[in-house]
Parts: sequence; structure tokens; C-alpha cells
Amino acid sequence: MTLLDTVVMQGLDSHGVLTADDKTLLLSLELNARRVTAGEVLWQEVADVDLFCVVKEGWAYSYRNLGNGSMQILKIYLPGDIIGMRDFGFSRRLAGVAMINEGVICPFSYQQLFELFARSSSLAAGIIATTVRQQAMLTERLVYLGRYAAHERLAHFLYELYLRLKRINAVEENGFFMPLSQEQIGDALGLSAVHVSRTFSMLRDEGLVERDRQHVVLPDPQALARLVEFNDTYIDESLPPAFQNFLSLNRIA
Amino acid sequence: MTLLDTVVMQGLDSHGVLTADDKTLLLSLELNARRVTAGEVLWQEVADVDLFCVVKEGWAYSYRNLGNGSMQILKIYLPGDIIGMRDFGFSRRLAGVAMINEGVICPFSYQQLFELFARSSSLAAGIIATTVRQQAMLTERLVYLGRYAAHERLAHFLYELYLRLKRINAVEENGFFMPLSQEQIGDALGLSAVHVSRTFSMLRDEGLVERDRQHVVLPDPQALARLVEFNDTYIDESLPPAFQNFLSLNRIA
DNA sequence: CGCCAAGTTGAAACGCGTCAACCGTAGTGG
DNA sequence: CCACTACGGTTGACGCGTTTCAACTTGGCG
Repeated sequence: MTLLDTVVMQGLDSHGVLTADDKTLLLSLELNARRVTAGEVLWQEVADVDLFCVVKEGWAYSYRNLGNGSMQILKIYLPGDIIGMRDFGFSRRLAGVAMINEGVICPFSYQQLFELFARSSSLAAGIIATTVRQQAMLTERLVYLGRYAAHERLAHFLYELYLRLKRINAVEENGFFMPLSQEQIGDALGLSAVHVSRTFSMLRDEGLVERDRQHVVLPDPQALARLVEFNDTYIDESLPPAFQNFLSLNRIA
Repeated sequence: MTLLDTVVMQGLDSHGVLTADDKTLLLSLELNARRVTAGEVLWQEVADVDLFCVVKEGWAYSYRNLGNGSMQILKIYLPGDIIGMRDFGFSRRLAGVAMINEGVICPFSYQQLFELFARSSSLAAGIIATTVRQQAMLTERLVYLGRYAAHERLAHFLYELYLRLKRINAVEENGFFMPLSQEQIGDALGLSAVHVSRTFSMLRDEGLVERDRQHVVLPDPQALARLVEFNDTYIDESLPPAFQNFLSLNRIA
């Protein structure tokens, strides 16, 4: 998975907005590959903001450790995602990031990002739009934490993962690999690990979710989507036409 | 309150990053003032994304209406805030926005924003950083919704408002005007209106919050800050040095 | 004066957290 | 190869925080 494969960038590319130079520039963010182990901490909260990362393989998550001893997981990162843009414009990290399983990441610097912004307004717009989309996912979880019950939160969480994984061809016959422990899922959804277990059983009994260790199957994804009233614009949509027009014009100027 | 008064822009200005042209450009976003009534809906969910707004007077909020009949309030906007950047890069609104009390707003178009981006990378960076800061506040609420009890959520909410209002000189003797109903507060914090009432009583009994109708006093703001372990970097911080350096260099080039 | 929205208070129900015991599986070392 | 251990997951009992429903109060406003 490269950044060129993301919805936004593909959208820009298919409309001829990206030049060959743009593409090399974008790929230059992914030159520095590094293998990382399961559980490895990429950075802690309050660390200096020095770099960002593209995930090539494996899953990661951003988190906050709270004073009351619990943890809130903010976001799950999958291959192709950019990590760290949350901290763009801050001097200190607002959240820690750690790997869930082993994988490969490509770190790049503040400097590199600035250069990219300066050299291609199309890429700048694309990266900003990607960042906004990530935050839209966060907003969606905020809504679920505020106003929905455990089974709806879990169903929504799984369906969102399903959609994101499908986009990167990591779904086979409605099933996918999910390396998260139930404790981690609880930390993401604001639930206890015990209740996550019960909720899984509940969804299984209703025929909505099958699970065997780290393998999850959604026998009827549409039924799940209806249950959680899933609005997939925030996850699947490419840039709007007006946006692309502007970028095309700007490229010529 | 103008955009030039925001923490980020003031930071840029005081470091000499903003030119006179930049300032006129920024102020040009606020030429179109319009008076709006209490409760007026600026736009609905799923409406086309055509414009953004600067709030000059009054409070506004963004919200989602949910299938189960409840509402989740995402963010409270105060004078000087930009509304709508959440939808940047989408063709349809992800959330509705309405006024809480009467006020004045200044709408500006996608087009205007693009022009501003094209003509001043400093302003572009400033607006992006402002947007990222708004998202950081959302993230903070996500954490509170996930892992904290009602009294902590309310305390955090009030203290954040207190800090934001202080920045725009809307706090006198630790007290401020707050036009929100308890139902709206509940919709923001994921609580029922009834429980918000009980929680206010609780905080009052502990001497942390006094309230008379729409006037709130925090007798001991520091005590509140300790209770919620408030981390104010996400709200008060200006752009990091490295960022400003880049902008200064870029301006000359 | 009377109406209506907003806030308060009480009682009961319920969802979820917590604690604890137990189970299955994978990994480890003898 | 097989015990031993550690970890993640499951299940039950119980308590607590929050919701819900309902009755009542208060203040603002036509």
C-alpha cells in the first residue's frame, strides 16, 4: 500500500490532476522503510513532533493514557494511512502511537512535508483532504461514544474496519484478519473488555458477526450497515468536482 | 473578534510572518457580515458544501441528528471561530450548524478560500493549523466521552469554555455568559438533560461551579483544571518555531 | 394573568463496570 | 514430548451510574 493508492490520491490522479513529478514527490515520502515489532511504540504522548509516518504493513493505533489509569484509543491505522498529521502545527504530540502487530513503516520529516507542500499544491490539497477524512472518522466515533449502546458501537467499529480493509483488498469472502485484543477494542469504544466479549456473543447470536481468534467474518455486511445507519461518504468519497477543477487550473498557472 | 485575533494568527503576526497583504487578504474573508437569529440553521446535514463562515458575534454549534431520535452536538463555536472547515474536501456536509443565540456571521466561499491559499502559504498554514486545533478539541471530548464520568465531562466542558472565552476577553471575575440549555449541554456530553441538572448541583455542592440561569462562575478555576487534568497545549499554543521559520523563509522565496 | 420552555427532584429500571472464577490456546523450558 | 505458565477470552453475580418517566417548580413573555 502506497499513498498513491488512497481514495483521495487516486481520485486526483484519475482526473489528471497529478503530474509525473507529483507522483515521484509523493513516493519520496516512502523511501525510508523500517521494520517494526508488535507493540513497538513509535512515539509517546508529549514527545517532540519531529516526524510523520506512512504505514506500509501492519496495524497501528494512537492513544491517550488517562489519569484514572485507563486508556483511550483514538484511531486505528491500516496500511496506506498517514500517522501523525494530528500533531501537525503543534510542538508536542497530543497522543502516543504504537504498533499492534509487526509491520513496516516509512517515517518522513516535517521538512519533507513542507517541501512537498511548497512544490505541489495538488499534493498539499490531497494530503490535507486525507487528514480531514481521518478526522471525520474520529468524529463518527465521537457520535457513537456519545449516543449509542455497546452493540451499536461495536457493530459500527467492525463495519468501518470492514470498509477500510475492503478498499485495500484485505477482505476475502466478507472476512478479514483483525489483530486487536478485546481489551484494545474496549479502549477504542469506551467499554470494558468484559463487556466487549459479551457484545461479541450478542452479535454472534444475532448472526451479524462471526469470530474465531483474530479472524472476523461479517456474514451479511448490509444488515450491519443498516443496524448502524452507516453513512459511507466520509470514508469512500473522493474530492468534490469543484476541488479538482481548482487544482487543475492551479497546475497550469 | 476577527480571524487576526486568533492564537495562531497572532502568533504568526508577532513573529513577522504575516505581510500587510496577508492581513488584508485575511480580513477580506469577513467583509460579508450577516445578522442571524437565535436558533437559525446555517446549513443542514448532507447539504452541499458551498461556503464557510467566520463567527463575529454569538454562539453556534455543529450537530448530527441520529436515527434513534437523539442529537449529538459536535462543537461549540465562539466569536472568532471558523465554521465549516470540517467539510473541506467533501461535497456534502457531515454535520449541520445552527446558531445558539442571535449573532453576526461572515460567510465566505470555497473560491475565496482557494484564492487565499494560492496567494499566501502563510495564511494557508495558519488556517490549516487553526482547523487542526479545532479537531484537537474534538479529540479531547472523545476521550472524555469514552472514559470519564458525568461530573468530569461537565467540568471539562465548562473549563474548556472558560479558557476559550478568556482568550476573547469574555470572562469577568471568573464568570461568563453561557446561552446553552442543559439539554444542549447533554447533547454535547452524551448525557441526559436530567443528569446534567443533577451534575450541576453536584459541582455546586462541591464549590466548583456556580450558576444562575445563563451566567456561570468558576470560583476556583485551578481546582477545576486539576479535577479534569486539563492539558491546555491543544487550546493555547501558537505555531511551533520550526513551523514559523519555514513560513518566514517561504515568504521571501 | 396564563402559558410555555427550562430546570429540579424523586422513584424505578437498566446497561455497563467490576470482581472473580474458570477455560482454551500458544509459547516455553525441562 | 509433555508439564507449566501466561495471556486472552468467557461467564456469573453484584453494585453503581445513568436513563427514563413523571410530577412539580420557576422564570420569561405575550
